[in-house]
Amino acid sequence: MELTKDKSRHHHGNLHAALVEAGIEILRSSGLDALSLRKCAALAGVSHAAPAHHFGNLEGLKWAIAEEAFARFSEFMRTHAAASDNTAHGRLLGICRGYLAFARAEPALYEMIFCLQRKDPESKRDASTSYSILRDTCAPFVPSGTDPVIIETQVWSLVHGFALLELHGRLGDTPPPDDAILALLRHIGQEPA
Amino acid sequence: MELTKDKSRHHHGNLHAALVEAGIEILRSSGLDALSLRKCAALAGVSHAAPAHHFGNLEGLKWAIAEEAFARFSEFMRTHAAASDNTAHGRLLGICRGYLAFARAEPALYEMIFCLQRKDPESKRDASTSYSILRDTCAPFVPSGTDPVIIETQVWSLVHGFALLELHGRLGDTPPPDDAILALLRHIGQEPA
DNA sequence: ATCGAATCTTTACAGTGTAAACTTGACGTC
DNA sequence: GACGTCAAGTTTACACTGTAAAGATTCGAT
Repeated sequence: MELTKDKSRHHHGNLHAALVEAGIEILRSSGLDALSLRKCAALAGVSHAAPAHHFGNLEGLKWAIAEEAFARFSEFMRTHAAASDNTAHGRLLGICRGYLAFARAEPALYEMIFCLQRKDPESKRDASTSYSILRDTCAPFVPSGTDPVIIETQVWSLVHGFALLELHGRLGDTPPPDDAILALLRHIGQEPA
Repeated sequence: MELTKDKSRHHHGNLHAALVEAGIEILRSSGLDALSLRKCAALAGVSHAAPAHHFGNLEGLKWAIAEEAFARFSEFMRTHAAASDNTAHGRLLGICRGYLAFARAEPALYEMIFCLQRKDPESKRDASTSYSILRDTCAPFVPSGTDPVIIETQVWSLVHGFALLELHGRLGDTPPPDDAILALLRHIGQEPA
C-alpha cells in the first residue's frame, strides 16, 4: 500500500514528489473520480492533512500532477512524430497520433490535465512545451497573413474533440479510425477551392 | 429557496420534473461541481434522500437532466441553422454556430451532458435527435463510398474540441473567432488536392 | 374499505475537503 | 552545546457529500 514513507521519521523528505506519484498511481488504477487528497496521503504514508500543506487544496495537487503528466504527454507526441514521415504533413500526423495515443494509454491523466479549469488566463498557452510542439509543427501550414493561432487551434480542436468523444463513449463501440478523422487536416491552411 | 413543494402533502406529485428543474437551476447559478443530490432535494423542498428513489444515484440524476438539456441543445442548433444561408454549407456552419452558442450560453449544462460517461455503448449515437441533426446536415458532404460517420465525426470533433478548449480556458483570453476555426470545414468531404 | 405498492422521510454511516491548533525535527546563531 | 525559529506533518474538528436501510405516508386498484 504505502510507497515511500519511513514511519519513524517525522519529516518525509520528498513528500511533494511522493504525493504526485501516488496521485498518478491512483489515477491509473481507479480513474479520475477516485483521486482524493486523503487517498494520496494514505498511499504516500502520511497523514490525511499533509497534502494541503504542500498544494493548498485538491486543485493544487491536480496541477502538480498535471505538470508531470504534461511532460509525459509531450514525450508521446515527440516519439510519434519521430516515427512518422519526415515531412511537414508527416510530422503533423505524427503529433496527432501521439496525442490520441496518450489519451488512450493514460485516459485518466489525459482527462485530468485538460479538464482542469485554468484560473489565470495569463499563464498563456505558449508557456507549455506541449503547445510549442504544436506550434512548431503547424508553422509550415500557416499562410502568410493569417494568425498562426488559427491553424494551431484548428488542429488542436479536431484532435482534442475526437479524443474526448471517444473517451466518453460518444462514438459507440467502433469509432472511426484515427487516420480517417485526421484526413481533414490534408486541407489545413488551404484557401477554399 | 424552494421551488414547488407543498409541505403539507407527503407525495410531491411531480418530483421527477422538479428535481431536474432544480438541477438545471443549480448548474446555471453555481456550476457543475456544485450539483449534488442533496442540494437538488433541498431546492425542490423534499428530503435529501428522495432523489435516490427516482434516479438511483447522482449519475442517474445527471442523465435525467441531460435529457432535458439535449432538447434545448438541439433547439439551439436548429435555430442557428435556420438563421444561416439555406445552402448545404450554410446549414453546416449554422449548426456549428448553434453548438458553440449553446456551450457558451449554458456552459455547465454543456459540460455535463458531454462529460457524462456512457456506460451502455448500445444506446447508440443515432438515438438522439441532436445526432440526427448532425447527420442530416452532414449528408450532402459525404462522398459516395465513404462512411457517413467519418464526416460526422470530423465535424463533431472539431466543434466539440474547440468548445471545450475555450470553456476550460485553454485558448487564453482572446480565442480565435468561431468562423476562423470553422473555415476548416470548407474542405469537408473533399479529396486531397 | 382494504391491502399492496409506490413515494417520501428518518436515521445512520463512511468518505471527502479543509481549517485550526499542536508537535516534531532540522538548521543556523549565539 | 543550548537556544530560537520555522518549515513539515499530525491531530482534531466540522460541514458536506452519496448512499443504504427501515419506517411512515399516501395513492390506487380491487
